[in-house]
Parts: sequence; C-alpha cells; structure tokens
Amino acid sequence: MFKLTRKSEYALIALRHLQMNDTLLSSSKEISQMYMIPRQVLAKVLQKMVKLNYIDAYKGANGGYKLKKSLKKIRLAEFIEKMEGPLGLVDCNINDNCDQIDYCNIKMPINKINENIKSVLNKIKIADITT
Amino acid sequence: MFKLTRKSEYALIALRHLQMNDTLLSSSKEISQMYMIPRQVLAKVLQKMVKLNYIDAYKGANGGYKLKKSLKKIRLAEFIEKMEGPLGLVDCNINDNCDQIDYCNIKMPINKINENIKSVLNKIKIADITT
DNA sequence: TTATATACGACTTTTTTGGTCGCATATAAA
DNA sequence: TTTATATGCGACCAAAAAAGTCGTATATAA
Repeated sequence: MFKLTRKSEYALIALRHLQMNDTLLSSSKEISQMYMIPRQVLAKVLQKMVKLNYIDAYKGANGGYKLKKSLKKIRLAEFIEKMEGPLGLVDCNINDNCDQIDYCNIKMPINKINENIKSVLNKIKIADITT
Repeated sequence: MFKLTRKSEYALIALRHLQMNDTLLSSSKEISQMYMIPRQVLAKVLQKMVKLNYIDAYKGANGGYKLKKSLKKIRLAEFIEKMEGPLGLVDCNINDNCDQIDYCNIKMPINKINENIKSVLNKIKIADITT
C-alpha cells in the first residue's frame, strides 16, 4: 500500500552485504543463505542491479557479485524507481489511461506531493540507510 | 509498490466533493455517479470515514454525508494510516513477526526514512491537495 | 571434464486489492 | 402506515500484483 516491495528490500540487504565485503566477490547463494532470502528471487534482483550498473557480475566457479558504484552516490528515489517503476501516490500521474481522469479532482495537487516525496527520497543516499 | 490504494484515492475525491458542497448532504450514489466510482466500494470508504469521524452520515431518504472535520486539520500521513494501515518503506517495522529480522541489516536505518516520509506527509493537510 | 557460478524466460502460487451481492436498519414523504 | 431511498455491514468473488519456482543455457576456474 505504501511500502517497498520485497525485491527492493532484498536489493538493499544485498547491497549492504556487498559493501561490507567489498574486496571479495559474494555469490547469490552465499547472500541468500545468510539472510534467508529465496535464492532465485535474490538472483534476479542481483541480475537487475547488474543491468542497472550498480554492481558487477563474475560468471563461473568462484564467481559472484561486487559493488560497482559507491552506495554514497546512489539516490534512494532514483534507485526505487529503477528497481520497481515510477513512484508516486497515485497511478494517474504515471499511466495516463485512467477512466476517471476527466472527473478526477485531485490530480494536480497529488502531483505536487509526489514531487515532495521524491525530493525527500532523493536527498537520501543508499549508503545512508545501509551504514 | 509505492502508491495509495484506490480506496484512498476515492476517499480524497469524496472529501473534496463534500467540501465543495458543504451546505448540503451528498449521497454515495451521487458521488459515485459523478466521478465514475463503483457505488459499493465508495460506500464502504465513506462508512469508514464516518467511523474515523471525518464525516457525518444521515440515514434514510434524502440522507447522505457531510464533512465533520475541516480538511485543513487532517494531516495526510495520519489520514493514510487510518485509511489503509501503517505506512513505511518496509513491513518489518510494523509487523514484527518477520523471519529475516535477525539477519536483516537495514531495519534501523529504514525506520529513520519512514519517519522522514511520515513527517513530510504530516506537514501536508488534506485541504492542501483538494483545493 | 566437472562443479559451480550467472542469465533468463516461462510458469505457478500466494497475497492484496478491487469490486459485487444480499440483507438489515433508518427515515422522509406520499 | 406504506413506500422509496438512504446508510451499514458481512460474506463472497474476481482481478491484479507480488513472490517464488523450474528448467535450461552459458561461462569459467580447477
């Protein structure tokens, strides 16, 4: 209703783990076991972060993941949006095929709130919440 | 993922309508038709707002709803929490029977973010987004 | 060559949300 | 006092989103 998906939680947990083990590689197996996260789910989250250039992947035996970007430089709102789509109080700001749009009396003001929330979340860096 | 439920949207739309028609009663039928909102769903939302003391209900023919509390005095975060449960980035802050809690490395910092978000949403009054 | 890692699409299950139905109760007005 | 029309509410069903699983391909260190 007004919270992150589990995938984003897993992502944050994984990022923190990678940060703490910055010198070595960490595999999805290792992380999933340590934090009781379903392996395959975590794997996909990690793969997504690879694509988003947050982390690097190394294939093959002894492979794993490693931070690519400093967590101090990743803004929270940006991260959430990339991981789980546009953030905003209501849908209509995002996908504009809303039946009620002609009758809706709260669209514009809600847009302002969305901007406020984004701005708050963008002042926060991932490192702020994992350190 | 990070937005209001439709019920809260409906609630906001209804509140605004009631505000504009402050002198008379508005029925759920009237509001549902005007904004293309399913009648029964809206009815429940209105009933909930009655229980929460935001609006007054008048039964019987010519009955309907009327604002009870000024929208200028209702804080957004408080409203959202009462309408759809605790708000926060992650569940674990709320319901503490989380399997991962012992292993989770982000709980406390996330709590701070939750407080930030709440504080932002609490500075906003319903009237701010319906006027 | 084998064991072990990532990559990824298809699929299923579970949970949450959205919406419907039926019936009880209250009340204004004919 | 009957009728039409409102709210109140619990049980139920449907749709959508989120969470999790499975199978298979590919890369690579030992």
